[in-house]
Formats: sequence, structure tokens, C-alpha cells
Amino acid sequence: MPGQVQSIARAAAILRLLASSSGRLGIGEIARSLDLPKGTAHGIVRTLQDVGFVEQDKTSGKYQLGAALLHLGTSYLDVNELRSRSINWADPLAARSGEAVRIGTLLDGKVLVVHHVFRPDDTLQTLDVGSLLPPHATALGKVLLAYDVGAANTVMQGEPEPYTRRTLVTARALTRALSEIRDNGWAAEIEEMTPGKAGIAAPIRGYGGLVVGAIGLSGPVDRICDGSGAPRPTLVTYVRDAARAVSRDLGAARW
Amino acid sequence: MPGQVQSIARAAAILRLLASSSGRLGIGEIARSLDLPKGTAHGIVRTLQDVGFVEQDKTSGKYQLGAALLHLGTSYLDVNELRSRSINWADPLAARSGEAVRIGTLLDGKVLVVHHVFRPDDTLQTLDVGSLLPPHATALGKVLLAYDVGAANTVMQGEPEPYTRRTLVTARALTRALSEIRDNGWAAEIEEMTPGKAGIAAPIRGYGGLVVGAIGLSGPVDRICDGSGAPRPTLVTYVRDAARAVSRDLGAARW
DNA sequence: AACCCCGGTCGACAATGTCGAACACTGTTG
DNA sequence: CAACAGTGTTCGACATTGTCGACCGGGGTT
Repeated sequence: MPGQVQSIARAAAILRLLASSSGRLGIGEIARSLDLPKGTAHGIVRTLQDVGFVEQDKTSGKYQLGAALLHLGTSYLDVNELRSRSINWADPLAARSGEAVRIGTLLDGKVLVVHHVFRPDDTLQTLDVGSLLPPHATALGKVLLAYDVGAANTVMQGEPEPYTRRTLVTARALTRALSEIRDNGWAAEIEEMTPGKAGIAAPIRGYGGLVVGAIGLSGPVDRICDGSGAPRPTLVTYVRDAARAVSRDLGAARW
Repeated sequence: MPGQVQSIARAAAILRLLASSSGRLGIGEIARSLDLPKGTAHGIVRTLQDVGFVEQDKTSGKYQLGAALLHLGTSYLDVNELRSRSINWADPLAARSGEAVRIGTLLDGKVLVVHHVFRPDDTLQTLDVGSLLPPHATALGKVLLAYDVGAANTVMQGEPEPYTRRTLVTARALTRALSEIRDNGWAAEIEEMTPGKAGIAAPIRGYGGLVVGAIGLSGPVDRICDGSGAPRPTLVTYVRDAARAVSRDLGAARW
């Protein structure tokens, strides 16, 4: 495979940098972070500004992401087949379970939320479509890792952040959990990300049976789990049924 | 101002092309649309694919927007000051008025929705944060045009699409409407976009008094307007109050 | 089997982007 | 009050870099 177009790769790196370091960055900081000459960085940023991908704060002179990206991002949602097929099944799942439903896919080793249905009868929730969740501490993420050995290895190379006492951080614990998920066909997460919260998720398969995403619900641990501390079987069934339905819509043969 | 970085400008054009022609495009179509040699287009697209901005459908070989854009888009929302300052005031406005509230800004001569609060007690609504609205047929858009002569001229150069019989399409009608909006300090739209729907909007000013966005509500015409067909004064006051509050938060001196 | 369209590859050429020094400006510091 | 340390920005010479068009291999269709 021939090489990349250097300037475009650099432009993308600048955009990612601006996205990660939430807030505004000066041209000097950008150049330093990416190890580029200031002049070069400036040229790239200027064209990104011309096309609306970054904006410049007039008073401070610093740069931030631009409005054009918002439209591109939502345009992605329009063509994303995983999302469009999921919508029909996510709403019923939320209604039946009474919990918030999210659909995610793997992006760069993390979980990208492509759809989100609020918990019924609860208003104050923030939409987190487009946000990235940690793969090792969410039910969605663990499902996705279970069926993507490459990503799973990458996560275990790094140091998984311990959000709570129950977060799986060692490679041993993660490997065992993922293997169990593969056997069961679904994953649970109980207070591994936030105390008092739990989640259940199952894999969504696309054409050819490949896992292309995951669907899951999350809520207070005392509603997700039964008295013995295990996920309620009825909820698990709901989630798995929804996952199978979406998979069927996506053209997965018989899952 | 020195020139742009050619390849980046081209890459941006490809992304916009993919966003507009909703669906997948082949490399040939891309090259033809932008008048580029196939080889060149391929190199750019390949790089965009490597950074996750476009994805390729394995079976058809066609390209579409990639997942990384979704995250960049929402990252933009996180740093967007207009949006973050608006949120505190959009919810109360929706609650007081009982209607859906939207906040928009001008992008490329169209209205980009940066925040959206659903109408209270109504569930089935689709979130249109990130979507583009026509400037000449929405209350938000007319407000923004009224305070941006450049964009207003551009819109009038083109041929404004007539959505309904009441849509303003001639330069004369638009110019008069915008002038009136400037005098009043707010705008209304009654069945100019969709029959049976109406909206009210007011300008949001940033530091220095410049108009940086607009806030408005929309709903069924019989709830927005009173018996005589004019927008209800109480609703207009609500909207203007909210716009002033946001402007104050943004640092506009006395508006 | 001949054809046409597709996406992908390759290598030569020069247009293109890169680079580092210099500029104008601001706010701070001695 | 001047020197300084920052900032974002400009410029022009150089050669790296991306562009370009012909060519390859494969699927469909005719």
C-alpha cells in the first residue's frame, strides 16, 4: 500500500489534537505537540480554518474545532447503517426494559456511541451520541472487545484506567471476562465504571456474521440486577433479542 | 493571505461531497464531481480512510463518511461557547413556552443547529443538532441573515427554495422582512417552511455586540399565534428574554 | 469472449508544501 | 521605560511531496 498524503494526515492529527485537549490551543502548542515547524502548522491550520473545520478566537488568537465538523458528524449518522437499522429496535428495548439504551461501535480502541435512547419517564439526561466510552469498563465495550482480538490486545497493552474498585484492570481478569462473554453471547458490567450503575450488552452482527457493534442498556444496579447481584434474566433476554433483531436487519445469516 | 494547502482543501471538498450526496460514492464519481484525476482522488481518499474520516464498504468498494467525524463533531459541541452558554436558558424557555427550542448559528449561508430542546411532554421528536436549516424560511435563519448582510446577499443571489406558498423567495420581500426584523429585534416565521408550523426567534450577541447566533422556538401555528394570526406577545417576550440572557452570559455589554 | 466499468497501482515530473528565519504585536518583567 | 518572552503571522528558497495519466486486475454486462 502506497504512503499517505502527508499534509492530510497532519491535518487530521491537528483535528484530533484539538478534539482531545478540550478547549482552545495556540499555534505554538499545536506545533510543539505534533513536532512540526510553526510555519508548517500555521499553513495547515489556516486552510482548515478556510474550510470551516477550525475556528479562531479573535481575541486570544487560539484555535478550536469548527462548525463544519458538526454537520459532517451528523451526516455520518445519516449514512451509518448500524445506526439506522438499530433505531427501530432500540426504542422498543428502552420501553420494555425501562432503561436507557445505547448502541456503540469500536473506534480506535474505544466505544463510539452512535445511538442513544433516553430512559423512559426520566428527563434530565444528556445525550452522549458521539462520545467515546472506555472499552474495558462498559458492557458495550466488553462485548466489542470480546469479538475483536486486535482491539482487546491493544487495550491490555495499555493501562486500563481503574474507575472503581470493581473495574477490570489486569490482563488476566479481562481475558477471562472476554472469554466468558464469548461463551455466553452477552456481557454485563456491574459498578465497574460508576458506583451504583450497571449495564447489559450483546453483540450486533453484520453481513457475514462479523460483529460490527453492540447494543445495551444501563441503569441503577438495583434495577438491572436481582437480589443475588446477578443481571436479571428477563433484561438479558430483552437485550439479546434486540441484538439478534438488528443483526437480522443488517443481513447476518442466522444469529 | 497566502494560499491554501491544496491537498487539504481537496480533502475537505471530498468530505463535504460525501456529506451532501447522502450515501456511498465510488472513487470515480468523486473524481468526476471534483474534476480530479482518479489517481489523485484515490490517494486522498485512502489517507482519509487511514485516519478514519471515511470508510469503505467492502463489497461495493464505495466510500462513505467515517466514524471519527462523529466524535470530532460532538467535540466541537463541547467547546462551542454559544452552545454551552445557551443550555442553561434553553431549558427554561422550553418549559415556560411549552414548545421546542433550537439554537442556531450561520454556517456557509445556512443555519446550523447547535442545540435542541424537545417540546415538553411530547416524545416522538428527532434530534436535529448538526443539521442544516434553510436560512430564508426559518425564524432562526431570518434573524441571522438580518444581522449578516454578506450572507443575506449570498442567499438572495441564489434562488431561495419555495417550501410553501408563504415562503419568502424574492429579494424584495426578503430585504423588507430583514429590515423589519432589525427594527423589531426579533423574527417570526409562519407557515413559510411547513404548513401548520410557525416559529419565533431572536438574536444572540457575543462579546462586542456582534450577532453570533439565534435562539427560537417552533410549534403548531395555532399555539404560536393568537387569534389574529400574529405571534403571541408573551412568547415573543420569552424568546427575547432568553436571547438577552444568553447574550449577557457571552459577554455582550448591554443587550 | 469481447467489452466496459470499477477500484487500485506505479513511476516520472514538477508543482507543491515544507521549513526556519524574520516580522509585528502584546503583555510582562526587570 | 526598555528589554524581553511570548504570541500569531509572513516570506521565499529548496526539494520533498503530491499530483498526474497510463497501466493493471477483476466483475458484470452485452
